[in-house]
Amino acid sequence: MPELPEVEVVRQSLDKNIKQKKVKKVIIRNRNLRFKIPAYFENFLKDLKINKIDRFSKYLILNLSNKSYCLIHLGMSGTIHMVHNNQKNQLTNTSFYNSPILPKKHNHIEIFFESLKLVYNDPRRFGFFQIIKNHHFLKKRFAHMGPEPFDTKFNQKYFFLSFKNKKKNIKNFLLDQRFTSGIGNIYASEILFLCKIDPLKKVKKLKKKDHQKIIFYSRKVLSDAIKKGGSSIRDFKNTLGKKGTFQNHFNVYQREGLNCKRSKCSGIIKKKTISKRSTFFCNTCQK
DNA sequence: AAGAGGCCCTGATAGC
DNA sequence: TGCTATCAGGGCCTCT
Repeated sequence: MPELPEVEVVRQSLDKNIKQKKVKKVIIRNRNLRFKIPAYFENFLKDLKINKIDRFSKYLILNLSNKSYCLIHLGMSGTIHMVHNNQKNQLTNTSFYNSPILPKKHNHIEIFFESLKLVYNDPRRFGFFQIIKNHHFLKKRFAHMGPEPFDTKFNQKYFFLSFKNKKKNIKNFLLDQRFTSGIGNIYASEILFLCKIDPLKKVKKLKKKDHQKIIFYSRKVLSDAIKKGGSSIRDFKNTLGKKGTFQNHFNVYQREGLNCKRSKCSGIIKKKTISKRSTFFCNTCQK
């Protein structure tokens, strides 16, 4: 599900609701995620304060009061639900446990704060929670990842050097987190549509003008999506269970067979599988 | 060494 | 209705 914009929407919500709050209790319902949640996890988090919530790429980074970090990745189907409780004796109040907004299955982790709890749900279990000891290991954790599109390092010179003599197509490049991090399958298609670039185009054939368009529209698509609360394709919801609306603004994604939205283009949106991922593009204006 | 492909997992949907 | 096959937004590992 979640690419950079969806993770940012979750971050903003966490920032509003759990910043500067102390973890009162942690319950693990199911330790099996991409990485098994270690036995020490609950006790480690207990009584730590969440200083702030950062995000890098598709990762949430909880900054903890003992200088460590809790990394959260939502994988394909992870969601974080927030349940408020204004009653006293929150930790034992039953309404706290049986909220109607919570999914019935696949609730893996519950983190309790004074007046609310977070519930991590993940049917496909591709997501994970990971404790990172200190800043040094955090840097190391992300060392292999390329700059986000918003980063000033994501510039024309970087494109020129990265694309030199490379045989790969631009769609796969945008999805390669070592080149740039945060773009996923939906936004890769949307970005290339706005650039009028064929997703199968080999990167070494791209001109300077193309580089600049990709930089511009990567930033535009991601920031527009954040403003719209992300995209809800299947089941992405923010922490309040609300859906994003950027899916209503897709130009190509899941629009196979429909007319190109560009006013002067008479093209049809096509779907093609590129490296096992579905890719949508206009057969006329993307060259 | 770059690039393609497999795999982790469950659930929704399509086709018979 | 009920079976099976296919596909899904990510990322990491292996193989060539």
